[in-house]
Amino acid sequence: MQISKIYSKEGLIQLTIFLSLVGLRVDIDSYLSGYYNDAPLIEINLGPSSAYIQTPFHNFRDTLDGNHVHPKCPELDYFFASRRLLDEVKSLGSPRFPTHLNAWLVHQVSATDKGDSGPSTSNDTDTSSRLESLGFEASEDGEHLPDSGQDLSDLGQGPCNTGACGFLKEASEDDVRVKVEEESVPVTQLVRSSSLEQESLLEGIAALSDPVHLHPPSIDIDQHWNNLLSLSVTDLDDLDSLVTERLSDLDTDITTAISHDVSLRDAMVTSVGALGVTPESGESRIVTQQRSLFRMESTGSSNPDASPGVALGLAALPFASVCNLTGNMSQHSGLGCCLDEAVFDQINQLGLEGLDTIDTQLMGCLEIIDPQVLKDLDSDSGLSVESSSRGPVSPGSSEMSSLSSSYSEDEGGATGYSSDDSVRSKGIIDYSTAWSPIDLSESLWHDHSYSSPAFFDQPLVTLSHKGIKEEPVTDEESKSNERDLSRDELRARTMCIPFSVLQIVNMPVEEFLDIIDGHGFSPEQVTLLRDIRRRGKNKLAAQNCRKRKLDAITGLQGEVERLRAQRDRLVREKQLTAKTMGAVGQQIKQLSRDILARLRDDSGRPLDPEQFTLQCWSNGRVVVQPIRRPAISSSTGNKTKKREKEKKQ
DNA sequence: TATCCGTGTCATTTC
DNA sequence: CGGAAATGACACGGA
Repeated sequence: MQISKIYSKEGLIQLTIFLSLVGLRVDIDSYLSGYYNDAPLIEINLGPSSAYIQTPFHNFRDTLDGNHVHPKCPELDYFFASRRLLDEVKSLGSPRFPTHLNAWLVHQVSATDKGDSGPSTSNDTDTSSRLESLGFEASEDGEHLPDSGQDLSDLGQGPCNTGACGFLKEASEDDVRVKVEEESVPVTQLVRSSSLEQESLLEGIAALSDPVHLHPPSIDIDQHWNNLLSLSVTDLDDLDSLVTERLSDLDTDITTAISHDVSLRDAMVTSVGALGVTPESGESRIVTQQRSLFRMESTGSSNPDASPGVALGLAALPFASVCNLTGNMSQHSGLGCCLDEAVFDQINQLGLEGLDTIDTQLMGCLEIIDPQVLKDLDSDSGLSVESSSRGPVSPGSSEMSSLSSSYSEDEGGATGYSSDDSVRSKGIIDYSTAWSPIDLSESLWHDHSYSSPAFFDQPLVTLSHKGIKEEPVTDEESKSNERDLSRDELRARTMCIPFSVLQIVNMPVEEFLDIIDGHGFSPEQVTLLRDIRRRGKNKLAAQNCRKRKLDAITGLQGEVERLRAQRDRLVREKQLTAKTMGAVGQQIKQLSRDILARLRDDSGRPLDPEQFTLQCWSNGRVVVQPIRRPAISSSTGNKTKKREKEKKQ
């Protein structure tokens, strides 16, 4: 019988553990007080403009971090259901018992799950003191889970399953402390657990219940980073499977992966542009990416044949490769977070440093180009050049399509053209190695966002994603990649301009003028440079303009709604005020009647309410005054009164 | 196939 | 005066 009671308690404990896991994951106060007070998701309603695409996600995170959890969140249903079950559990036993469990088990999740091997045999004689501190420590542990392994170990040493029993015994022995904890601990736990729970909303219940997920992500990150660095080139074929395998180990980094995915999405670059992928070089492409990632220096130094443009692109090529790799990683696992900093360090260091490294030899290629080719590509060479053409898919750019599709990569990872007679016959020689920085710029170019960090975007994501797959790139993919190139980028390539579009657009005007004047560009090239810069700036200006327009529309819509609500409120207040005034007037009239009825005139008769009224003065005096009738009636009335008085006298 | 929406580009004005 | 920014208008592609 005693044993059955113990098992019953154990079962209740386990059930309560589960309920505490589920039931306290939502801060009900935030639902009741936070949601209806304001609209935290306002930016989500701003429309599908690309300028806002990122904001809903972060807004969502913000709302999770704050008190604005959407009331339709399924966690809420779990909460109410679990609360009902919890009440049933409470009704089964001591009224104190489940409350205590509910209090500390909320943050005992980690320790419980970590000790998943079964009930611990340790007798924690200091569970009460641990309990008092656990409410705070555990919540902090929950917040520091990603980077603190020590805290986890501390948690593991805390009250465990049997510790709960021990605590129950001790709780029954100490009623005073029990009552204090009953009243205070659950509330504080609930509040303090909100942040952890809201994080858990993203991580999922599985992440909480799986002991594997309790490993601090930092450890996993280091481990994965080391594993990645230890990869040899021959192992790179297994990279995809490795990533897939690691994905299962990194489920706890779902949120991290998501956030990095968003951030990295901005930094994605095209593999075609940066690496010169040929349709039939799927496997070597991966090798090149890895090499460019881990052998940045050798990439540049081991290619004596590379044109000076390679030196120009040294800062860009590794970045592009890193972006490619991390972009793919971030879509599969949390590994992207390891590379995130490196990616943006590259971005920050990129700048325009390549501009200083231009070799005059690079300019030599400009003179070799057949002017007819340039004429075909940009017959106007003015502002309205090819405004009616379809860019890469237009007939005029067919040569560029074949040119782009002829990209290949050499041994050292440098990009270059494969032999393409149709191109070379036009006078375009192997200058493509000079396009590494331009590839980067191109990869940075197709973005429709409004801030410079978001320059890294768009087709490059899909291209890099395709790049990591081992399937060979088909012609259609190659063509689609070519279509992803901007027309200006293609023009710049054709004109052999050793600057990226991004560089051309973003460099200071003084530097731009210096480049135009001091690098021996032909007039056509100068015109193209100016056009590229003008179009690029105008594109950004148009994006900003549209964003402002949407902001204005949204703001006006909000203002309309606000004013409409204010008008409705004022109308209701007016009606209520009128109704109140009527009621008060009736009360005053009735009160005046009562008072006048109790007053007596000189003859001892009650005052007629029809003839007298009460006047309240500012000094607080209340005076009975006769009602002033219209002049005639009042005068006649007074006369009759006087006559009556005179008669009486 | 028509329509809507997002985007790029050009022309123009303003700063 | 030239560059940049802002904006209306138009064309184009995708859903």
